[in-house]
Amino acid sequence: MNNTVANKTKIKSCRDEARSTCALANGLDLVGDRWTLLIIRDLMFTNRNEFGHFVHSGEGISTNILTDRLERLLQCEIITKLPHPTHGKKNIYQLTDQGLALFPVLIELILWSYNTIKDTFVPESVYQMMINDRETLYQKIKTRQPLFVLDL
Amino acid sequence: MNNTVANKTKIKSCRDEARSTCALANGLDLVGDRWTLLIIRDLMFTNRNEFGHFVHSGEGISTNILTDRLERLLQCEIITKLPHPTHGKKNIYQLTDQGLALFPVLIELILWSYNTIKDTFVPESVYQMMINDRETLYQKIKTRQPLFVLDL
DNA sequence: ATAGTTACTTGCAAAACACAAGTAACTATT
DNA sequence: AATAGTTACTTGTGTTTTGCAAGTAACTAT
Repeated sequence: MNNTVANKTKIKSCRDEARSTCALANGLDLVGDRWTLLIIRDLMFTNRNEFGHFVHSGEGISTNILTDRLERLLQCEIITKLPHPTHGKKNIYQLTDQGLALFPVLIELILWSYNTIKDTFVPESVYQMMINDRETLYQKIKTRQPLFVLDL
Repeated sequence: MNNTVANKTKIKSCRDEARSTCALANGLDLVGDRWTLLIIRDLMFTNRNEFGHFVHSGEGISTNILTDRLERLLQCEIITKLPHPTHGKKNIYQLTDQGLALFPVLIELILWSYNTIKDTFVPESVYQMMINDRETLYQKIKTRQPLFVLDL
């Protein structure tokens, strides 16, 4: 048995039925689509944390898809949703520890994509830290300091 | 400019039009779906390398989807396709260097999934190497030694 | 009181997917 | 040489997901 990590603290697979017990297959059921990791990218690397921020982040996600993905991520406890301190209609989304743990996945996928696909870019400041000082980058992200403060 | 890696050696984004120049978004357009990385998992960790192997690998991919994904991966030069040495109808699929470079992405996603999602598993032998000796694991994979020889 | 913002929901067309069945080329069996 | 089986697909059909545009209720700013 390799099941050395306590199962209690883990989430359920969030699909009605998992297609297999393969860790990868289950992971892909959660984050294996074209939008989910982009939302997590915004939460991890930038100060975007509201519904409208994601809509206007430039990738062009439509609002019904965004609603669906946020709902799924909430159910799986990859993100949390808190009421905005001053604006009554808004909510603030944040990565949970399980969401923050996606850091290495994002880093590796970003690097692979950048190294492999033509005409793709990574913000210079993030790229330098990914290459030269990934540990510091991870610490910043774990303490929820956005690397990239955008005027939203 | 962070574009320090020669663009010449890179693949085109393989979509009719990329939605953005974000490396992550482009990467997700290639491998951000529920099947592609499972095919690559088989190619990387097991001796499955024929069409029929993927069909019967247990996840239940249907043949039209498999055909489509293999075609996409071929176009993007993540895999190659060679005629089978003895069986005239079969082909052998193999990861290219760009496909092999997905190793860290797969490892991190497998670990995240296993640590995060209940009742998921990773073959013991692979798990031990992922944790204790990832470098040796990577060398084995780069030299295309399957870790996991299955009776197919 | 009014206009604008925000986070959604709804409706509809298009695309992707799942499933079953079919097919042409090849291989193995007799 | 004939037949049966295998293999890698393709095709057809129904269902699900997605994309896009428009709408809406609650809230905020003027």
